[in-house]
This record gives sequence, C-alpha cells and structure tokens, in this order.
Amino acid sequence: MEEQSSAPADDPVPSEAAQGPSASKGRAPTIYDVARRAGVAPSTVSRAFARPGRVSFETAERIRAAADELGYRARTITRRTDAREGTRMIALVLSDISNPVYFDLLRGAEEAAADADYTIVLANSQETVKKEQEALGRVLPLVDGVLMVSSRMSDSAVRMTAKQKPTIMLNRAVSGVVSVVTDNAMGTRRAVEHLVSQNIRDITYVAGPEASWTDGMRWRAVRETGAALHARIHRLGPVAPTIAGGRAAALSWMEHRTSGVICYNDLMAVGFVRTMQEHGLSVPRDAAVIGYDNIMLLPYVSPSMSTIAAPVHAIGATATKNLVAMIRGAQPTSSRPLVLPSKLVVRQSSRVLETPTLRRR
Amino acid sequence: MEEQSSAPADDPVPSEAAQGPSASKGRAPTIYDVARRAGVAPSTVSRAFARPGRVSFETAERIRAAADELGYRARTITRRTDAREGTRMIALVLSDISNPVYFDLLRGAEEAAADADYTIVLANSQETVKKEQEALGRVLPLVDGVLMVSSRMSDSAVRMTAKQKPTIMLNRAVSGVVSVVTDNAMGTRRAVEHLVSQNIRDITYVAGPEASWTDGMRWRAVRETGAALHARIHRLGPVAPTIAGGRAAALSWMEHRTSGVICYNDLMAVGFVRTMQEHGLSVPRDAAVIGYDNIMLLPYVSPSMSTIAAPVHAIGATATKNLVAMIRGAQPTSSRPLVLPSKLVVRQSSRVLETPTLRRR
DNA sequence: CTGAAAGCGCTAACAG
DNA sequence: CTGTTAGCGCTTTCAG
Repeated sequence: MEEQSSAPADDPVPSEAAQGPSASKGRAPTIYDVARRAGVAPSTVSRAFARPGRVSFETAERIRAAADELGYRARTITRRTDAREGTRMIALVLSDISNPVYFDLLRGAEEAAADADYTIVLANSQETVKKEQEALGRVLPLVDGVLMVSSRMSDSAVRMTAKQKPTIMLNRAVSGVVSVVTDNAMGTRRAVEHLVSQNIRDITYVAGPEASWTDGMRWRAVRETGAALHARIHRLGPVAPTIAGGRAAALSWMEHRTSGVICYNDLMAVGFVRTMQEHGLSVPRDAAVIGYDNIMLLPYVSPSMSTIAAPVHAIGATATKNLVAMIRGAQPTSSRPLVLPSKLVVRQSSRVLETPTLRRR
Repeated sequence: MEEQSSAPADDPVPSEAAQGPSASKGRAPTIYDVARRAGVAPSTVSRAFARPGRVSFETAERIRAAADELGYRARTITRRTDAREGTRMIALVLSDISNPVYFDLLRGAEEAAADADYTIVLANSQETVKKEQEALGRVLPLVDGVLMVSSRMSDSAVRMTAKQKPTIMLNRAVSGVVSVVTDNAMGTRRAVEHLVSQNIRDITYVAGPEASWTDGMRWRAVRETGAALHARIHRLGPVAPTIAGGRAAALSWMEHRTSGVICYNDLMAVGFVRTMQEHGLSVPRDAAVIGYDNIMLLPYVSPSMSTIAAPVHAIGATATKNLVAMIRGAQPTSSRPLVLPSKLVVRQSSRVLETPTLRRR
C-alpha cells in the first residue's frame, strides 16, 4: 500500500534509489551505509547500537535517524557470534510441541530465562531423529546453550552436542550430560498402590513410543512395582502417544481385559476411555484408567482423568537456571541426574470404591 | 586474544583441559584449526562444508575427520548472514504458545516449511508487547522471513518489521502487510443462527483480551449477526482468555443470565460451563454455550463443547507457503488479507432441542 | 581440485 | 566522545 507512497522528498540520495517496494530487495543496508548517511565513522555506528552510553546523544540521534531511513537493522547475530559475547539465546529442542505436557515446562523455562535475560528459541521437529538433528544443527551455532526435551537422538549424538555448547537434557538421563528428570518410579508406585488398594490386581500398561526413554522408565516402574505388590502386569503396544493411539490400544485390550489400565500418557488415556465408553463399558467400573502428565483439561473430561503428574514447570525452570549457570562458567556439580518428584492425582477415572458425589472440585 | 595466556591470574592448570567431562571450555575451534589439523588451506575446509561436491573425496574425508576430532561445527549462521545466502529459517512469533489453538497452526506451518526445506524457529513471548518486540528483535536478523501470529504489536511496529524482512501476519489484518485471517464472521453467523433457530434470543458474548484484533472481529460479528437476526446481544468482560477467565465471567453472568453464551475462546467456554455446573446449572438446558477455536479434547469434556472452528492447519500452511514465495522474491499479489473460512461445530453444549440419544454419557 | 589473497559486515584497540 | 586501524571467522575470487 504505502510502500510507494513513502517516497521521500528530501532526498539527497545519490543514484542509489534507496529501495524498491517492500524491502528485502536491494541488498540490506550495512553499517557503512548508515555511517555515510549520518556522516560518522562506521565504528561509531557500531557503538551506537552496542553500547548506547558511549556515544553522544546527538550523534546517536543522527545515527538512529539514518538507520531508520535506510531501514537498517543491526545484525546482532553476526556481531555476537563473532565477538563471542554470547547471543543471550537458549535453544529448547523438542520433538513434539503439540503435546500439552510441554506447556508448563515451556513456561517455567521461559520465566527462568527471562529472569536471567535470556530468550528461548524453540526448535521443534515433529518428524524423524534426522529432522531433529537438522533443526538442532541450525540453531546450535547461534545459541549460548541447549535444553533438550525428551530427545530421541542417540546418547552419543547428545554427548556430541554437549561438547559444543552447555547442554541440559530434560526428561531423560544421559550419562555424561547434565540431566533433569522426574521420578517416575515414585508416582508410578503410588498409582499401582492406589489400584491394588482397591483390589485391582490385573493391570495393563499401554506403552508409548519405543524410542522413548520415558516409556522405558515408566514401563519398568509399573512392572517392578506390580511385582512387589503381587499384581499381574500386562503390556500392550507400543502405540502412538496420541488419542488415536489410545483408541487403538483399547480395541486390542478388549480382547483381554484387565481391571486396571495405566497409559503412557494422558492423551492415550483419554482415547482409551472414550473407546471403552463407545463399546458400552464404563470407567472406572469396568476398568480404572490412569494416565501420565496431568495435561490441561484433564479435570474436565468425563470421567475426570486420574494421572501421574510431574512438576513440569519446575523441571523447565530448574533446568534453565542450571543451564544459565553453566553458560556463565559453572561446572556441573554432580554427574547424576537431578530428579524431581512426581505425584499421583486421583480423579474419577480410577476411583472405584467410594464414588464421590460427582462434582469434583 | 588469549594467546597472552600467561598473563591472566591463577591458572596452574596447564594443558589438562582437553577432556573435561562437559567440555564447552577451551574456545570453540575455528576453521583454521581444522585446516591446520587436516593439512589443507582454510578455504578448502570452508568449501568442504559449504559445497561438498567441489572438493576431492579424500580431502573431504580428512577434513571431516579433523573436524570431528576437534569437535568443530560450522558457524552456519555467521557464514550465511554474511553471505546473504539466507539462513533457511523462518521465525514464528506468537504471544502465547500455551494456547492449544496454535498446535495445528504450528503443524501446518512446519509441514509447509519442511517441504520448502526451511526450519521454523519459534519465538514466544507470553508477556508484554515489549517482550514480544524484544524476542522478535533477537531473531529477526537471523531468519529469512517472519510469521506473526495474533501479535499485539501496533500496526506501525508490524509494518516496520515487514519492511525489513518478508513478513506475513496471521489471525490479524494489518494494512500494507500480507495477512491471513479466518472468516470469523461466517462461523459466528452460523453460531448465532444455530442458537436463534433453537429459540434462543438472549445471547451474551464473553470478551477476551482487549488488545486482541480477533476479539474485536468476533465481538463485531456477534453483535451484527445478532442485530440482523433480532437477538438481544450482551457483552461481558474482557476477561483473561483462560479457563480461569471463563470461570470469572460465569460468576458475573449469573447475575444477568441469558439463554445463550458465546465465549471468545474454548478455554473460557470450558471454565464457564464448569462454573455453571458447580452452581447447579446445567448445560445446555440453562444456557447453550459455544466457544471458538476447536481445541484438542473439546469432544471429551462434559458436555462436549460446541465451537466455531478455524482451519488452523490450513492457515499455518498457507501462510508459510506464501512466505516462502515472498522470500524467493515474489511480490504480494493482493493488498487484501487472505480469508479462510471458519465453520460451526455443534456438540452437546449448544444442542438444546433434540437431545441426542447420548450414547456418550 | 586447491591455495593465496582479497573481501564480507562488524567489533575492539588505541590514539587523540 | 570519536576516528583510525587492526582484527574476527568465514567466503569468494582468481590463479594455477
């Protein structure tokens, strides 16, 4: 629209017709252009952007004006990567952002980062490990540190990354790399106890993605606790960690029903329950169902869903704080992963005995 | 720089550094280190990374080996920003990533980006406009284009950005900037018709964030359609676009009930309904409630929630495709925003008349 | 295919 | 406070 209209009249501009329509055309203006236009030395322009105090107000004014006219924008990155000053950016790499679990993690990370004056750059890679590595490779050179969430990359690949930039692993433990994980075992134990205490001794664990470290931990926790408590544990899957995956699992579960079901995550649990209901089964009467993660809206589904909750916000915040410390030169204190506690949240989907008066909280 | 190493203080630690578990210590290796190690010229190393074909297989091998040993990593960004080759990254700026609406948008954007071999970098800024601008400023220099979702920045600030890099605005129309929006009017009209056809003629619109362009559009659509259809329209709010916001709104709504309620978004609608239920009211009997966005899990809350759905995936994909075209030099065709249709999804929360056979309990 | 050398845009060091 | 002059790490000529 007004791209044409802005035709500046006052223009002592030489032959170089400043710019075409919507910018991005005639090569981005450099610091030299601005300097020439403002009648100062390039270094002064540089200073004006990097160290505002060090340049006289008037000169700064003039430079800013010139920069505006030319549409100049400091190439912060080049400057910073070259100067090794740090870019004040942190990469958060995660494989599936559309999983609601990550919300609070993100929030926690962001708050902690903001406190320390860092910006979080998210690199998401729904797809393959390959994509994940590619995305990581792209952002790696421009951040001061890396937060990897539930990565599917191999341990050695992760270690490679950790060699290049301060790195913290979340939701997975990799030896040699600082890790922050949740204590799946504890929450799981509570869940199994909760079921067993209601006389449920036949429990199916519905597995999530095979490559997932978390799935391994959860399955192991279920199995071991089950053994300790004399419950019979079965395993189904793996299926996709989605509502659809849960639905599929429910279908095969029908052929060998158990009175208790623990799903790798909440989304699966929701799908599982819905499919049961569609087949005329009722939850928790026909089976008590529990998920993991405590995602948003879980209290609002019907029946409200029990879950094993991780302190996701704290994980994000803690990891970020530690990462910032590492960026500032701190050496990792311990070689063991930092473990944060998880807890069981009981709602209707697993409360068999005393059915409450249906108006939870 | 640090060649004068003997000078600085108390460092009795000589050559030991090499293998500290978490590395990231001794100065990132440069292309020169690799070159020396591989016994070639720096330019050859550069070529080996940038233009694989142009270097003999053997030399490439040697260089790769040397790079691995030293843990060298191409500083892609510096290289690319300098070379104006483009970084093959696109910034997706959005103010609140924890809103589930953005899932599909993100997915759409990512798929389209991947098709064109671009990576999406997410810059999230929960907070103020100031934070948003800051985050944008940080990533701007290093991306080839910008996707702004529901930005709260001023029109002129947005135009500023658009001057520097190809930019597309999503969920908001800014004159002079390519925009992709949904046709809120159409979906809203259907919703109001749906209510009126069930003899609901008293409708409350619960407003979302004041600064939101979308809220303005939705409110306007409700008001105008209401007028056209002879329904009485009321307005409540603004409240936060969250479950809590919806709960708060429900409380004040109690004092002046209407038989129809349309909330700025689904989260609010869920909170609204829950609060009604807690006060002994039933949905849709006491009020038909409709949200916007069609977020995940909506079919699973109780009662399942009606909503006005935008083709979010398509928005993300379309915008990204257009952006890539712009990056490649295409000129924006039209100055008017690209409008994608929205539609009404009727579920239990608004179905007053023929209560379905509710096999969904 | 490779090396030497001249940039690239920006910053730091050192006068004055 | 500002200009000059060396860099910074990487790329691009331009010869061989």
